[in-house]
This record gives sequence, structure tokens and C-alpha cells, in this order.
Amino acid sequence: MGRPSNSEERRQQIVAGLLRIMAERGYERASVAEIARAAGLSPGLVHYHFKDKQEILLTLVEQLSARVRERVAARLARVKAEDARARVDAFLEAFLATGADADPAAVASWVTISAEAIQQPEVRAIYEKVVREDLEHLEELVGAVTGKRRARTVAAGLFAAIQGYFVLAASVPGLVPPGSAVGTVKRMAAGLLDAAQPPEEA
Amino acid sequence: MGRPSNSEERRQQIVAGLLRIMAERGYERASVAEIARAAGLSPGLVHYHFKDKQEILLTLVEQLSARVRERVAARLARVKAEDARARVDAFLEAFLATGADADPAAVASWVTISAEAIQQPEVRAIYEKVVREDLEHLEELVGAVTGKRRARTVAAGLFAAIQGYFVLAASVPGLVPPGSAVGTVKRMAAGLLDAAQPPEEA
Amino acid sequence: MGRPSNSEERRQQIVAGLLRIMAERGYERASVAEIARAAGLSPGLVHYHFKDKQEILLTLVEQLSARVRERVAARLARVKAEDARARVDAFLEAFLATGADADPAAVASWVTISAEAIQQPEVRAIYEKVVREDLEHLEELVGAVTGKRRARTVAAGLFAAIQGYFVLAASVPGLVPPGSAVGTVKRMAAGLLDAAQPPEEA
Amino acid sequence: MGRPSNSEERRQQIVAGLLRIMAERGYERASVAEIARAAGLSPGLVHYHFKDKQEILLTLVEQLSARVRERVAARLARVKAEDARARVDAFLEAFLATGADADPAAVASWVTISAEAIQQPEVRAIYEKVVREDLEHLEELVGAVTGKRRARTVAAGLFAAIQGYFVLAASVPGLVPPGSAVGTVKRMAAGLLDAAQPPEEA
DNA sequence: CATGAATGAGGCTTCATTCAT
DNA sequence: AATGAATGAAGCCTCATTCAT
Repeated sequence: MGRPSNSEERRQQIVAGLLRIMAERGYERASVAEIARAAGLSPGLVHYHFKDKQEILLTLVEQLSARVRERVAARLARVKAEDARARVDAFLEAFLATGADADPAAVASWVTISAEAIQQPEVRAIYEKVVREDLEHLEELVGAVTGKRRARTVAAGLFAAIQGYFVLAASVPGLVPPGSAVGTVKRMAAGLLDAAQPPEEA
Repeated sequence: MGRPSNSEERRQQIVAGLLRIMAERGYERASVAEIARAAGLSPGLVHYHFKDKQEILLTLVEQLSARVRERVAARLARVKAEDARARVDAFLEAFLATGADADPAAVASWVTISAEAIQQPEVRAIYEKVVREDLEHLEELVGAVTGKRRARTVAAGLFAAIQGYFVLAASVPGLVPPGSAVGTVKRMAAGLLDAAQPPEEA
Repeated sequence: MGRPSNSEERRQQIVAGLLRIMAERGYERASVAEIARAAGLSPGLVHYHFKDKQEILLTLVEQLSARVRERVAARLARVKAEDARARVDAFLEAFLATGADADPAAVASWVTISAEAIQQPEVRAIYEKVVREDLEHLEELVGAVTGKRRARTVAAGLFAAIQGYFVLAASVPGLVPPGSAVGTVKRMAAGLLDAAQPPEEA
Repeated sequence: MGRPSNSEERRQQIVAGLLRIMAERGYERASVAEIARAAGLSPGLVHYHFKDKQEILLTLVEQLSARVRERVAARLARVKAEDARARVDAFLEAFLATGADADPAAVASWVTISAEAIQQPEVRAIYEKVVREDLEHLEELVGAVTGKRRARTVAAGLFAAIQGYFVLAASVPGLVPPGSAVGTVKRMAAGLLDAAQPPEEA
């Protein structure tokens, strides 16, 4: 019997390496050699564990997505299942409370990934998948408050605000008053969900 | 004697070339040769009119910014100076009504630029400048409704929502219900500005 | 009848431009555009007055040579025709008294030209011509002291010392004690010419 | 595991390639592709082993310097430690006996390097270092004959003569009577060291 | 004579990927 | 699994030279 596979651990290291380098250099400028160095591995090993550079990126997208979902799940677990309104806020908090402020590298990478998704079909595919899933999750939570009516539109708006905060936080550090993102988005949610509903526009 | 300068015209063509190519390939993958071809010029000429590739990008940032400001100015011109509330909506419309839907290449480029701003200091500098100016403009308009209190925070939230819509529109076409962006952000503004103000959180 | 030709003046400016740029950048790195700028002219004009870049260089070689010959002639004119020994010293002074110390750009250019002569046949041709002529001149002056015997060898040695001082002065400023070159070479000449002659080696 | 490093061997090959090409084309015209071809390697590999083209040049400077020092050491080893006068001659022989005549490529490269030192600060730095060290060595040897008095000046003169012979030998083959360099410089040394000392000039 | 735009070749360098060990 | 050398294709940029005006 050979030695136990450490493939999963190596892949983990490499993905972490990409996260770090991509946050400061972007995807195209993150060379495989640099990623390997950041991971403490040799360049050749990267292609032993990944078909190509893009596969690392795709894996990173899924990991970042999984991470945020864990945070969402954790927050939802602390909220009563019947309190539909609080569940929406929990979702928003999961994305913004720790996200924008606490893990700049992840945010920077995420924004970079969003831009890559525009141009690389395979990145777009997976990016679209996780975004749609998250958005649908939020839509569900919103729908529990409003009924299906307008749930999609409201969810999209709140989701957009979240993504926008990511962009601004990553691109112009210091622009957004620290800690203000969660509160503001929650207030946006309040305006969209709790106020007397304005008539649907055409 | 000599020949009349056509530098400005050439620079225009080249910047337009970058816009086009960058929208489909991203900045790093937009080769100078391709940009030149898109502009109908020879590769060498690009560097006759621009110091380097980055200078084209910086010029593009300024142009895109100038374009949206014209739209803002145009919309504001149609609104009574005293109607502070309507002026906020005019600003939002200027960014979203034509922006996200009508000019996909510009939106895609803008999102790409946002990501580049994270990594390239010189891009960040100009990106930050134009973003700050636009945000301050919005803050002013918001302040005319709310007083200075919370104007910054509210403006940042609305601006984030706009940027987020850009990202989603560019990265996942079809995700955002067409035409819904303006209405939703205006409703966010309504929620933040017109409703009974919730107490400021810590 | 057209306007009077200013060709000669323009050529002069351009050659002076090359001298300046070449002293700080070397020949290959001295771009025609830069030369033109240093000359206060437009790039196109350079090729109107010179066939190509090399022709400027060849012209410069001749000019530098002409300049030093004027200095030689001037010094010789002040020395009695019969004083063969003094005439040798006058020659050495003409090369070193003002040369190494007073006109660093000319010295730097001359050293650069010596290196170019190794690789460019056409440069070598003219370089060789002027060097041979100068060397023969010195040989003649030396021969008037020693007789033909060993005149060539002695002249070559003194000439080498001069060239070597140029190299050292240009490449390592501060290495040669200022003002020491002339004196030392004259003392070398004294050693070779005035001392009891050692027997010729094989 | 892995493969044994052969970097040092490859670097050797590449430096040798530069030496060969530079001797016939000069530094700027020695393209990396040509250097690689001369070394029997692929172009990309050159930059795997060297940061850039200049680093190859800097390495070459050190190697040429090391080579001549070995020759100096070898000659000095054959001379009695007390015979200060003979030690000076040994130094001169080490530079000229085999140098100017036996290895034209090395001499041509050295002259080219001297010219590059004028223009490239990093080349100058290392060139200056090795030249100063060699000159100081000679100064020491000379000082053992004359006492400190004038050692610097005399050493500089002899060193200049050596460099000058290199230039003339490389730029105008056939100009210097073959084999005459060593003898002449040694006679210069004799003149400067053995003759009744002329009074120091100001 | 003069200008400055235009061309196109070529140079240095980077880099994803492959491969011998 | 792992190493690090090797390859070859681009990419950005520079530049001598030409040419329309």
C-alpha cells in the first residue's frame, strides 16, 4: 500500500496561494510560479494537482461560495424559523458583517472573480451558478415576508447592494464608512419590505 | 508647414478600441495589437500616441466618467432646483436608466476597471478620484433632503447598489429583471430618505 | 533663387545632439528622436540631412578628430621647430591637457566610438583612419628624437596611454588623480626617450 | 528526489555565449536569442537562469576579472617576494602577455564593457569595483618600489597604458606591433620607477 | 526645408505548461 | 508525489526609417 494521498491538502494550499496572490495582483498577473511559492510548493507540482491555472480559479470560486454559505447557515440557525423578517437580516449580516470588513483578501478576490466571469465562459458558468443559488436563497427568505410578489426584484436589489459594497470596499479602501454597510443594507431591506408598498412600476 | 496634428482623433480611436476589446476580453487579455486592429491602426502607432497600455486605460476611465456625468447633468437640468427629492432620483436614473441596460460594453469595461483598480495603483488613483467625486455629488443631493445627518452613509449605500447592479448585469446577463434596477434603487432611496428614520445604530 | 542652404548648420546641430546623447546613453541607445530633440529639430529632419543614423556617427568621429588636431597644431605652433623633444610633449598635452579633464562628453563619446569601432566595419574604417593618422603624426615627432628606431613602438605606447586615460576618466570618474595624466605620460615619454636605452627585447 | 541543479553550468554556458556574441556585435546588438543560440539553449531558458540581460553582463565582468587575477597570482607566485621590481613587471605581464594577444574575444568584450560602464550605472558599479581593486593591487606593488610617494600616480599611468593597449588592439587590429605592448609598458615602468625621479609636479 | 504621423520589424521578458529525473 | 529545468508562444514596447502634407 502506498502512502496516504495528500492531494486534497495540496489542492487546498494551492487554492489558498491563488487567493493570496490574486488579491494583490489579479488573476492574469498571478503567475503559476508565484502561486506555487505562496503555497510553499514547487511550480511543477501545481500542474500535478490541477489541470491548468483556470481549474484553480474555479475551485477557489466554489470555496469562497461554500465559506459564505456556512456563515449564512450559522446565522440562520440562530434565528427563529418563523421570524421571516429576521431571517432576511441574518442573510445580509452573513455577507456583510464579516465579509467586507474582516477578510479583505477574500473580498478583493471575489471582485476580481466577478470581472473574470464577464470574460471567461467557464468562470462565468460557475460564478453564475453560485450567484443564482445565493440569490434564490435570498429570494426565498424575502418571499417569506412579502409573498412571491416582488421577491425577485427586492432580493436582486439587496444582493446588488452587497456586491456593490464589495466592489467599493476592495477598490477604494476607506470610502465606505467602516461598519456602515450592514446597517444600511438592512435599512434598505426595511424600506423595501416593511414600508407601505409603493405601487409596482411598469 | 508640416502636418496638422490628429493626435486627439487617434487617441479617441484607440481608447474606443480598448473599450471594445476590454469588454469582451478584459484588460490584461486585450493585447495592444488587438486594440490597434480594433481601432484600424498599426500596432506601432498606439505607442506613438500613448506612453504605454496603461495610459490608454487611464484615459478610458476618465472618458467613461465624463460620459456619465454628462448624463447626470442632463437629467438634473430637467428637474426643478428646489425639488431635492427628485434630484436624487435623477442622479440614480442617470446611472442606471441608460447605463446598465443600454451600453453593455461600457458597463463591462467599468466593472473590469473596478477590479483593475484593486491591483494597479495608478488605476486606483484615478478610479478613486472619479468615484469619490460622483459619490460626493450624490451625497450633496442626499444631504439636501436629509440634512447632513447620514447623508454620507445613505449616499454610499445607493452608490453601492448602483455598482452592484453593474457587476451583476455584466457578469450574469439575465439575472437582473430588465428595467428593474432603477425602480428598485429609487425605492431604496425612498426607504432611506422618506420613511420615519430608524435610530442610528452604533 | 531659393533660400540659402542651412544644411551645414543643421548637420552641425544634429552631430552635436548625437555627441550629447551618446555621452550619456551610448550609441545604440541614442534614438534618432532623442538626438533630434537634443538638437532642437524634428525627427524627420534628421533623415533629410543624414542618410541614416550611422552617418551621423561617422561625421562625429571626423569632427572629434578635427578638433583634437586643431589643438595639436595650436600647441605645436608655440614650440620651436627644432626642439624635437618639446614637440612630443606638445602633442601629449594637446590630447590630455584639455581633453580628459575639460570635455567629459567628448571623452565619453570617444570611448564609446572606440568600442563601436570594434563591431561596425564602417565605424572601424574611419576610426582606424584617424587613429592611424594621429599615431603616425606622433611617430614622426618621436622619430625626430630617437631616429626611426623604435619610433613606432614608443609612439604606440604613448598613444595607448592616452587612450587608456580616456577610458579610465570616462568609465570611473575620480579614479585618475585630476591633472596627473599629462604629467605622467610626459614622464613616460621621458623614460622612453631620454633614458639610456635598454636593449630591444625579442 | 527531484532533479539535480545544473544552474551553475547553464549560467556558465550563457555567459560564454554573451562573451562570444558581444565580442563581435557589442552588448546592445547581442540579442538574447543569439546569446541563447551561441550557448546551445532555448531563448526562454536564459531568463530562467538570469533575471535579465544585464545580469549576464555583470556576471561576465566578474568572470573576466577573476580570470585576469588568476593570471596575476600565477605570475606573482613565480617571483621572489622580495623582488619588488620584478613583481611590478609580473603584474604587467599578466595583463598584457597573454591578454591582448591571446584572447581577442575577451579583450574586445572588456573594451565594450568599459564603454557600457559609462552609461549603465549598474555596470559602472561593478566595473569600478574591479578596476579599483586591480589598480590598488598594482599601486601596492609599485609602492613597494617607490614608497608611497607617487605610487598612485605611477600605478594609474601604467594601468591606463594597459587599458589603452586593449582598446587599440581591439579596435584597430594590426596597429600595435605584435608583442610590443608588454615590453613597452615595462619600459614605461622602468622610466617611472628606476630613473632618477623628477620632482613631483603640483 | 520642415513637420510629425505612420509603419513594421525586432528586442526583452513573462509565463503556462511539459518533462526528465 | 515531487522537483525544477526546459520550451515556445506571445506580449509590450522601442525605434530607424519613410512619407504625406
